[in-house]
This record gives sequence, structure tokens and C-alpha cells, in this order.
Amino acid sequence: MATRRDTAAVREHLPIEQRRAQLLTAAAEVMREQGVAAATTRAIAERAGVPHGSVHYCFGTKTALVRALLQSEADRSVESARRRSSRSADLEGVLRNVLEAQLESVRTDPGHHAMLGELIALARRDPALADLPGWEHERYVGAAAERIAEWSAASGVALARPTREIATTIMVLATGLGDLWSATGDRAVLDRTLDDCVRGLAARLSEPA
Amino acid sequence: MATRRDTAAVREHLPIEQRRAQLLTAAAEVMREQGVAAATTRAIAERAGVPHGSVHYCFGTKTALVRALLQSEADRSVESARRRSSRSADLEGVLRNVLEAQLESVRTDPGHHAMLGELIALARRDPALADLPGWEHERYVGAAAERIAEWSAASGVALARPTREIATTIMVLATGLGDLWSATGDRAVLDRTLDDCVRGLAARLSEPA
DNA sequence: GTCTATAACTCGATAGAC
DNA sequence: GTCTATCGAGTTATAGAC
Repeated sequence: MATRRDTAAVREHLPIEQRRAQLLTAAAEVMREQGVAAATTRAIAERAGVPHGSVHYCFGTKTALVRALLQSEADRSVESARRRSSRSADLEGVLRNVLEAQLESVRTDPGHHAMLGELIALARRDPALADLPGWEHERYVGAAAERIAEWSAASGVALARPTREIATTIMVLATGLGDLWSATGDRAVLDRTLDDCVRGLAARLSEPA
Repeated sequence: MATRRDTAAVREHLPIEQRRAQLLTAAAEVMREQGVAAATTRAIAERAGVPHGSVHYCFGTKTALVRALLQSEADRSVESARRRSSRSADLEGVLRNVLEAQLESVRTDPGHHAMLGELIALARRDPALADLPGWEHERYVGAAAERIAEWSAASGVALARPTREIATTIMVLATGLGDLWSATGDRAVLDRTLDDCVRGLAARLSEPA
């Protein structure tokens, strides 16, 4: 009679938190490469190298896993944007830097960008996740507003508009330009459009309301 | 022994083209109300009031149905935008009108807007539909460029930039502002951000490059 | 040409073995 | 606490009755 030791690799006993993190990483990988729809609990477990049952043992339901994933990926995304941001002398430079950082991440990892969009769309349709789209948006705008305020304080340049208004406008441009890149993949068109957006808005946002 | 007449309503013999249109309408309704993921072939057939087998009889595969649907919905969307467009005296007015028309349709029918986004995301992941996102984007930009050229000819105002450049910028703003509305639902924020975008860009696009 | 019945498969979730 | 085996409901697609 075969024992478990003969038929399968021996698995370690991990603390549940580490097992959760392991599964979240695997879920993000599958979704990034094959799309959110392909990320079944089975596919996630297989990618993580753990048995299917572990998913429900760790998260209870798939919905709970998606919630945890969307939150952790939003954190990761905000943190990544913060690392990419660089110094600038004027508002136009700040706008351009933030937008280029955002677009660089879309260009470097289009699967990850698509994944976040698909997750938000999924959350919008699921009543149990309906609070997440607004939460994520606020997180991005809030982080952008913080960076702008820091820049203003550090550079001594006074802002003609509230930081949140500027941050919101940046978000709008970033998502629009990200979609443009996804749809065309045309670098020249993207750069030209970004230029139009940045220059016009920098002038507009520098005037008092 | 029961005959078919006893157990089910008698169905008419429709030409296959009409049956296809009937199914496309049903598919759009289900996707708009419950999301693309909920639009199974069974749900679509039930909504249309036809037997499940008809879907595969008319379209062969679900992928073929999605392809036909995305194309017809893109047509419908372009046509709807054309009907909403109104006359303006200057470029700023044109920008504002086009954007407000787009946002009005997002506000009036958010489910339809979400559906189009979900369909594009789905197409991007499916090799058999991978040509559609670019095709749809080109369709929108092309239609917007046509309207701008018509306006320029009718009003006698010369454009400082190529119509496609202006049209592309409008698309970027429209998608970005649409996402902003979806995420916040805040009318005041939307109007303020739209104002910033329109004024800045109108000035920028009026200067020679 | 249209529809029913079912095949063949995958899903999320769980009961119970270990 | 961890994993296997399985359940029941869902899916697309099709073979064959009418």
C-alpha cells in the first residue's frame, strides 16, 4: 500500500500568513499572464505548488482572495510609482515625470496593468467587492496629492490649485494615456499626445482659478 | 404522448440574419445588466427567448458571437456620439461638446460603458479576438477626426494641428474622464476636472506645433 | 432548418481522511 | 492543521430527433 510520502512531495508546514502570501503571489502571476478570467482557484493553487483545498483553507472563498489581492496590488502599485518619481523644478516637469513614470510601468508590464483594470471591472460587478474601485481610486489620488504637496514644500513653489485637483487631473491623463498605449502601442503617437496634455494642463493649472 | 405543441410555445421560422440580430440584442442586454462574465450562451438564449442550441446554430462558437457583438456595439456607439454632437464656434467649444456628449452617455448608461470596456479587455486576452481592440480604437479616433474636419470646413476655422492629433487627444481625455466618473460618481469633481482639461488643451491645440 | 438531449469538461466549495 | 477525493452546479459544444 502506497503512503503519502511515496506519491507526492512532502510539503512544509507554513504559517497561514505565509501560505496566504504565497497564494496571492501565484494569483497575481496567473492573472498577469493569462487574465483574471483564467485565474481559477485550481490554476492559482497549481501555480503556487499547493493543493487546491489550500485556497479555501486560507481564504474561505475566492472572493476573499480577490479582495486581498486587489488591496495588496494597489499598495504595490502606489509604492512602485513613488519609487519612480523624480525631482523637477516646475509644475510642468512634475506632471511630465509622474505621467512618464506611470506610462513606463504600463509599457514595461502591460499584463500587470491589464490585470488591475480587469480586477476593478470584476469588483464593480460583484456586490461583495463593490467598495474596492472607489477605495483604489482614492488611494491613487491621495498618493499623488501627497507627492505634489511634498514637491511644493521642498521646492518652495506655491500651487495655484488645490493638490487634490491637480492629482485628479493627473489620474485622468494617466488612465487615458495608458489606454491609448494599450490600444495602439504607438510610441510616437503616445509621446506627442502626452506632450499636448502636459503643456496645456501645466499652463492651465498654474493660473489661479 | 405529448407532442412539441403541447409542451412549448410554437416558435416562428426566422431568417438566420434576424435570429442573429435577436441574439446580439439579447447578449448586449445581459452584458449591460450583469457583466460580460455572466453572459453565458445559455443566459443569452434564455433572454432572447430561443433555445440554447440556436446560439451555436447561428454563430458556431461563442467567440464568433462576441466578435459580431463588439463590432455592432462599436458602430452603435459611434453613431450615438455623432447624433449627440452639436455645433460650436471655437475649438474649445468643440472639445467641450464632444467630451460632454461622451460623458453624458457614460452617465446615462454606465452598464453599457462598462460592458464595452469588459469586451475590449476580453478581446485583448483572446488570440482569436486580438485584432478588435485596435480596430475599435481606430474607429473612434477616425470618427472623431471626421467630425472635427467637418466642423473646420463648416465654420471656416483653420486648425493649427492635424485632425487626428486633436481626435486622439480627445479620446484620451474621454476615456480618462469616463473612468473618473465610474470611480467616483462625483459630478462636481468631474465638471471641474473636465474644465481644467478642456481649457488647457484648447489653448495648446490652437498654437502651431 | 430548428430544437432537445446529452456529452465532455471545468468551476467553487466541502466533507472527511490523515 | 493540512490535503485528497468528490459533490453539485455550471460551462461550451454537438449528435441526432423532428
